[in-house]
Amino acid sequence: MYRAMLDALGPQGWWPGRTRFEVIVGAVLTQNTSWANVAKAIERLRRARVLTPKALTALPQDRLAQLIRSSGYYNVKAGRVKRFLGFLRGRYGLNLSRLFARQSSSLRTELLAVPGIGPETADSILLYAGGVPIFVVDAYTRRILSRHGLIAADATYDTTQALFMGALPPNAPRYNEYHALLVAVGKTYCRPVPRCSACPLRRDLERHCPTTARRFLALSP
DNA sequence: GACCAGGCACATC
DNA sequence: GATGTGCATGGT
Repeated sequence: MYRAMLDALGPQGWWPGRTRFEVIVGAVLTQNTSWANVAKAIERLRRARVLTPKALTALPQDRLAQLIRSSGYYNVKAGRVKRFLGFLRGRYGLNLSRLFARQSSSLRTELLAVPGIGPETADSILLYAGGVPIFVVDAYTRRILSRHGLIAADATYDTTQALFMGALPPNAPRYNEYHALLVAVGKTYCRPVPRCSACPLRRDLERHCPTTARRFLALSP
């Protein structure tokens, strides 16, 4: 799959961030949000010259929220960025080099303990900001793998991650490119199952109208 | 106007 | 443990 995607689409050049800190902020802002909306927010932060740990720490949370408005959930996300900064200041003196000097497994545990940082955000930070060979799983990854019958439709994050990491040697550049390619393919070729307009609850076709769902999936590359 | 987007936390049963 | 819900903007 990796070779097929790379041959078809070429290298994706992820993560689209200039600094490690920018990658971390972007990882929070892109939670359940399209990157285009995040990019606008990042640009506003850059123009405001607050895209450093020290400057963002000094920025009031409501001001931060307004700057990242375009990325959606801005009050929630401003709080999450602030919680991360509180963690970074309290344990590492706002120093990212000190943060990433830690052993990666304990660092992952620490990141997951920060409210607002879940598995995907933690792993994105580790891989794309820290260069740690850990595979990032997202909605596209699961959708593509389940459509190919490689995982169950309700497979967990950890199960999906273990499938990749059990089959591939730990290689950060490869994990980086692989995940980026899955996202690129997913955006274009692996769309969500449409809602069932005939169903009064408008639930997932897969659950309520399995026959129609199978027909859709059969047409979905 | 509905749907979707590179999640996560929390309430409820 | 499973399921539902709030958070919110901007593009298609």
